[in-house]
Amino acid sequence: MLATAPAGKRRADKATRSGSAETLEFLGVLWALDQELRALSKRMQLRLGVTGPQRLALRIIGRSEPLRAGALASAMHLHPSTVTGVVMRLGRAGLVRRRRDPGDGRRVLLALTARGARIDRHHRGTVESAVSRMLHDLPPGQLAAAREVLERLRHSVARERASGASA
Amino acid sequence: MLATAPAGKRRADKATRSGSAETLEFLGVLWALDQELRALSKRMQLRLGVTGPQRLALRIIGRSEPLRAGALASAMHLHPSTVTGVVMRLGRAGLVRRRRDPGDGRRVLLALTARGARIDRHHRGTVESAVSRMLHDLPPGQLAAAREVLERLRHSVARERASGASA
DNA sequence: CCCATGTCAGTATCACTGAAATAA
DNA sequence: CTTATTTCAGTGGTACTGACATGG
Repeated sequence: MLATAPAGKRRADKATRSGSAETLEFLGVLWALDQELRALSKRMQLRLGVTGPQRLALRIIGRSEPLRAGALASAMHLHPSTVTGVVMRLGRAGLVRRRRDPGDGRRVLLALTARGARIDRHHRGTVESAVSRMLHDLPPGQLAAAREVLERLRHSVARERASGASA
Repeated sequence: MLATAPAGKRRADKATRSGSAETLEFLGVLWALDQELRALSKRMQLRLGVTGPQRLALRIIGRSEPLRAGALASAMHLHPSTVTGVVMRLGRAGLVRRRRDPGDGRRVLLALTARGARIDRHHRGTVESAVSRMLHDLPPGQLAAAREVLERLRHSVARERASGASA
């Protein structure tokens, strides 16, 4: 596009880089997705008793039980203190059991209770279910592309964040 | 799919529908993206004085000034009471001006102040900038596909939320 | 009186920073 | 004493529900 006269408008150069309508629309969709995720998360809390992040925590714990609190924080890309709160709520709900590591008293080991394991297996009405359905509705061969889009987006946002730190 | 021989495992049938490793990985990336968005939003607040949602509000208001509060809520897919809070913070920061609609006293019209307009134009270090960069780094022709992935995802999450309401 | 628009009060989760407790 | 791990206290933004005030 604009191959013949690429520099037709000087300001188009700048606009294309940061202010195009495409970008703005994409931005809108991105925040809308974010909003939908939160909304579904809230509904999950009403119907399942756990939010989206909470269920993700259950899922990760269930995968490699018992799991250290720090490992969970790292897997969820969260600050340890944030995980403390999430686990506290899950513990209060009787979904996660906490015990100190016998070998290293500083550490805390997390494991699912029976009820926690049940929710781990319960997919109806979850974000995971939505993702699963979306992946199945995707034209064949598009799965890798879909994932790459999300990864690129995440990487780009992460880069923007890091660049701000130094500059 | 899986017609020839890939269906080596029977349990793959159920797993594919709701518990496959692919889905779980995708879910992880999705929440990671969500987390990055929040993190960048927080950094924006430190460097620009506005969060991600707040800047999106500025952007939308700047697009069609003056804008009713309800229209902003609708454009951002938020509850009116949520917008009240966002606009209150923007107003307190001197970025948005509020006045009652002369023609209809129930309505509130929003407009940018000079400082608000400056932030509207300032893209460095924003989510928009990250999105813009990502779109530009995308292989040509992938833009539409990228957008469709996000739309599909949003639609699927929205559908899951709605289905929960009735069932 | 009824409906629309917006705000306010109350609630909850998420997520951070910084400080403290505990154990290696 | 130093380091690692986790928790606690405090802060702030997002976003809802439900109640309310105000205006058409």
